[in-house]
Amino acid sequence: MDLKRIRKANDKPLKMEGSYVLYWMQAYRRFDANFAFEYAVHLAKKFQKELIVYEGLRIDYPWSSERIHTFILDGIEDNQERAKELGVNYWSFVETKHNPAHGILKKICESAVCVVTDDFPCFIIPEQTANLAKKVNCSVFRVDSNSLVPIGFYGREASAARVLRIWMHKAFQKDWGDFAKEVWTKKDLEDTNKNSKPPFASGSISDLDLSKMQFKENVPPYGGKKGGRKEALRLLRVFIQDKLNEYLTKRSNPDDPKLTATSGLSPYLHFGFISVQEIVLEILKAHKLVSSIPERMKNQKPGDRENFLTPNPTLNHFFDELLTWREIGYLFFWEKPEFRKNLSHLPDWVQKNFAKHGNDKRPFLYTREDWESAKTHDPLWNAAQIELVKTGSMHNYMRMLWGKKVIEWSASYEEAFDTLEHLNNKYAYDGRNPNSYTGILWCFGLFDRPWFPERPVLGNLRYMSSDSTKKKFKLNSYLSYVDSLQGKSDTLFSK
DNA sequence: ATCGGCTCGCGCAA
DNA sequence: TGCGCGAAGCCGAT
Repeated sequence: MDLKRIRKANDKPLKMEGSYVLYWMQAYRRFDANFAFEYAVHLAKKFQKELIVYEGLRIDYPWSSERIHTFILDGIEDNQERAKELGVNYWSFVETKHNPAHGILKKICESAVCVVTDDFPCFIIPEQTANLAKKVNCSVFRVDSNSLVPIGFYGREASAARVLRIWMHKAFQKDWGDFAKEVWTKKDLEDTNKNSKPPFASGSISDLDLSKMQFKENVPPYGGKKGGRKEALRLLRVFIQDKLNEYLTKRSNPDDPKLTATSGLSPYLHFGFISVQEIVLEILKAHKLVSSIPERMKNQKPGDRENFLTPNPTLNHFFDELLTWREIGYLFFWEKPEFRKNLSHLPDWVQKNFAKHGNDKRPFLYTREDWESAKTHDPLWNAAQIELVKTGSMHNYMRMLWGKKVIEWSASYEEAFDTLEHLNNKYAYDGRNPNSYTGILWCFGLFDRPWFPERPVLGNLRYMSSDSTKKKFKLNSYLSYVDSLQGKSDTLFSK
């Protein structure tokens, strides 16, 4: 493992009288292909201590809902099963009204030699890790399982995708193959489990009554959506077999949602049910290309997106999305997770536009309630919003249009950002992720460039309109798909 | 259907 | 110092 993957979260010593090494599974909710788990195993063996894996789920995280909760719980069930197979001493804790989470993690840490956790630059994770690192009196390590290249390798922010693409290609030329252990076996983990009992009680997941939980938001799960690692691996197989070959042509077209050739893996990556490494390697295996990479990379011009990694442009295009475009968000927030909170870190040319156009008259003005209940004048915007609310996903082309219009039709840029953050984090399965934020910020010009002509509100930021979208795509099947979602009886829009 | 021009700032070659 | 070029667009000309 590249040591750049490990960052200390405090300067406290190892507590050698402790009885176990603790892996606090916060972001990457899996055992296989997980550098943090791997590092924790390594330390446990090195110190001849027990290994404990703790995965907790509280009720009070921001935008908490039954939708997000069930998705994570599916993952915990898969992890319980996998831990049993591997003989890992895995403690999962699901908070309920009568069994509060407060103080449990700290208590677990009291007997730890050290804590290993996931290094994830978004949502509550940086803050939670820093708080724990302050409170406990042992070392806390953060380990980066975010992507193939350690994010810390880059050392500075990339101003544009084309910059990061070159750096990443160079990294692969130098160091292809820094992979986390793909599949653990029981034998690998021998002697790491002394069956210590957790200092808390946690009931069985099947006994939970989610309808009685006090979530922050009232958002039901989407029927067609299952969480967890098994489902992630199944979707990957389906994608490789049935969709990947058409990725180039059928990705951005919202014509027929059933035929859209996207992987749908984004939420599974977000919760760590599957890793980027596994996706890349499984695709390469399916195309018998695994061993060709190091030799091929030697002859690549760094930054050549078309010819990157494989001789197949469709695969290369998908890899560019999965690697360059995913990683640029993780890098953007890496040292400064707080950059996600507002618009003040956008480039100068954007700031100039906003200074000039901030007081422009908005052609329409909507309130948070209008947005949320899809009550604008624009049927296409409403459809995109309904898709998000009902299914927890939004077509990737519609997502851009959706964001651009909220900017144009809100009283201020800041209000637009807050609306988009709220809607995305509340409803989307893949919200609360670095890429969700860069996706929103792209609508505000991040990683984009100016586009003429200058218009009200947006200035010379890239402009998008529903009329153009209708000309570009046949949207009948998209609109009827969204219609069919609305037909299903539930109470989301009737308050 | 396809094309060029619209604008800015970066990396890199010179 | 200058050149080339870039996630997804738009518009008007051909």
